[in-house]
Amino acid sequence: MAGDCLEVLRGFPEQRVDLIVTSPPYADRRPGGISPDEYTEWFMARATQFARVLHPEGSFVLNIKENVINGERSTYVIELVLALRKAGWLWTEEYIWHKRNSMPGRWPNRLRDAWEHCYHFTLSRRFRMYQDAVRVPIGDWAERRMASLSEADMTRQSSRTGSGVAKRVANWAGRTTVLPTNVLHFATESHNRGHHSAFPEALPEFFIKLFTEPGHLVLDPFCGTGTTCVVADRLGRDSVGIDVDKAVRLRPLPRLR
Amino acid sequence: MAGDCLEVLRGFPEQRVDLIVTSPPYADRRPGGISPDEYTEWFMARATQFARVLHPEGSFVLNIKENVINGERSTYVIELVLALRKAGWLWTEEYIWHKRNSMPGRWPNRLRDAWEHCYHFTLSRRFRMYQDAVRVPIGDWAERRMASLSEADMTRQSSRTGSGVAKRVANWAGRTTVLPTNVLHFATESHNRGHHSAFPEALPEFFIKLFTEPGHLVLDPFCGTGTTCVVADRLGRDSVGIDVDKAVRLRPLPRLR
DNA sequence: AGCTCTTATGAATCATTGA
DNA sequence: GTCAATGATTCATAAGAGC
Repeated sequence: MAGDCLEVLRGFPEQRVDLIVTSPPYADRRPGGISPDEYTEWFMARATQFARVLHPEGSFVLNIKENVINGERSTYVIELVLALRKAGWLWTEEYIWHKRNSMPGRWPNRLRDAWEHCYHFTLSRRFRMYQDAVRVPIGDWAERRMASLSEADMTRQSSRTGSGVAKRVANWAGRTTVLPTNVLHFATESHNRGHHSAFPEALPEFFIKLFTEPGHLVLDPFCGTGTTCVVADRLGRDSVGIDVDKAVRLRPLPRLR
Repeated sequence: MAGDCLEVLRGFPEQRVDLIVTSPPYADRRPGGISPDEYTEWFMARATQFARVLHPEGSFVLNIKENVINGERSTYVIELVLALRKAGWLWTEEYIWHKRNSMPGRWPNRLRDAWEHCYHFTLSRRFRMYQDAVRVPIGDWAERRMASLSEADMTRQSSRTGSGVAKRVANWAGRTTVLPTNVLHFATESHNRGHHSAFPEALPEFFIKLFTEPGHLVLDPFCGTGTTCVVADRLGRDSVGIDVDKAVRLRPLPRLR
């Protein structure tokens, strides 16, 4: 749906959404952007609506990263976490998205930035979670793990503990799947032309599988080009995407009120 | 040196330390521990001494992770970041330590925890950093790419002058290493007896290489079994370790005052 | 299909230049 | 003086082309 989610969500019924997963706009001093100073206030107004439309056992996943302002990591992200908690959200967990292919570059005071936050907030301590849905086949996991760290990484930084890998392979014998950790290794997707998606499909896919079942309703209040909705649809979930520029809804939404 | 670093550091001269790298005790409600509520106050008293003994162009690396209290990630860590910044420390960067082999286990409301913060604070925007000391082997993609530099590679940066081409070729010819990112993949070391493994040697090693030169002085104010000092010694740096239980200094400290 | 090789580009950051 | 725009730096991935 097109518009500011602050307004659009007012027309939504309570407790109807099972999962909110989104990557909001970053703070930005430029005209048209939200300044770091007013970011928390801006976000919390919308978070009030998020809390209203979210099911009591639902989850809210916030993908964000503090950018550098005047040589420092800005603090509006952690200030937002404190504000959300003060407003009653439970800061249940923090997942790390490790971006395997991060932007290159060299600066005198920092290395390449290769990760982003994925904060997990809930409204109650008893929330829905389907861990078995994100199990990874052992072979696949091992391969992906190897690939994600790349042979280089393995040799790079584990000369001392090189035996670790082989030892673990031995431990895997007999098992077929394992649960992943709270560190997610996904490459950013670069669609060679046209619209860039904020995050790769694998990211919303992981959280949709982890926190919803087929038929549940997924909301992305800052959906951009609609990656979250595309993934939700593919996984058999209903979805609503809201963006000031664009509207995304792939399936007719059943009995929204 | 044995004792509380708050007391011990009072006897230290100003600006003598080139790098502080440490993993402080976590907040803990149990008797003898620092409670989450008073953690920031407890830490900041010591951070005042850190700022006093640290060289103006030195670095302070804080390895920490918020533990779960009553089902939520506790907030004392990010409150500490805000407090440090308020006290004048610059929050320059945040590195993520990805623990390749995290503790097994399964909980109903979260996946296995496999990462920790490594906050990087400085006293000035111009600080010492030796990036070339932490270079890692290049990924295998490079060989193919080296075979023939793409046209875009050569023209992308300076379509106008054309001089960029030669510069670029020179930069890449024969390159075998690249700079790492701010995500560090180290396995935890399990010293099979007694002591809980603080951090693996690779972790302080990375930051000691990145922020100091041989002969510099490294301080770990919560040194535990002294991993930081052992690594510093191996890398040719002087070091001082302080712990309430134990004293660690491997080399005689030259002209400490 | 499967493989190799080529090419574009991604929520980046800093220093410098220009308004 | 501040603030905006431009240039320089650099790595990993997937799409696409070619065989």
